[in-house]
Amino acid sequence: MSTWLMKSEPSEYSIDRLEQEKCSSWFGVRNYQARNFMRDQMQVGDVVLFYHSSCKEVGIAGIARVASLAHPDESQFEVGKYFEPKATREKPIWYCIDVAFERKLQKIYTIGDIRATPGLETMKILEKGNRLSITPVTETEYQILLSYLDTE
DNA sequence: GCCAACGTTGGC
DNA sequence: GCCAACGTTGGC
Repeated sequence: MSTWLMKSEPSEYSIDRLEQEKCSSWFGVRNYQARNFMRDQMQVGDVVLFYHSSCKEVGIAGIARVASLAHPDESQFEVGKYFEPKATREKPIWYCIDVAFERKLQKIYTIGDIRATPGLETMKILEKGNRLSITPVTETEYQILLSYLDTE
């Protein structure tokens, strides 16, 4: 089982919204590397660290689980923000997975907290210039993070 | 297939 | 709102 960090702007989609909806498709990813993670590697039951970006308190806001294998992202067929003119039903370009709410952190584990946590310096999210919206988290990083969350 | 120009991301 | 860093586009 793997762990992933998935970024979302809370003004677009927040952990609170996922808590309400319980489960949601992670549609709208328009980056090939992130798509490939979803399409080729993500498995049902994988842990998702739900990260809030571009907001007042940037950081890990909660924990979710991958709830489906990749399936075509419906928003690529619909006129609007995520429309992809080159995609067809027969040959979709973009894929997404579903994500199920697990829990909200009592307190956001901020990017500053992550930076200051021994052993988490290696997290992709901290790499300079990293803009990938989905990044793999190692088992070690996940365990270290968990140990800090539980002592909050 | 190179690479400059452009648009976007995202922390600060 | 700034701006560095990155991905994508498109002319050649």
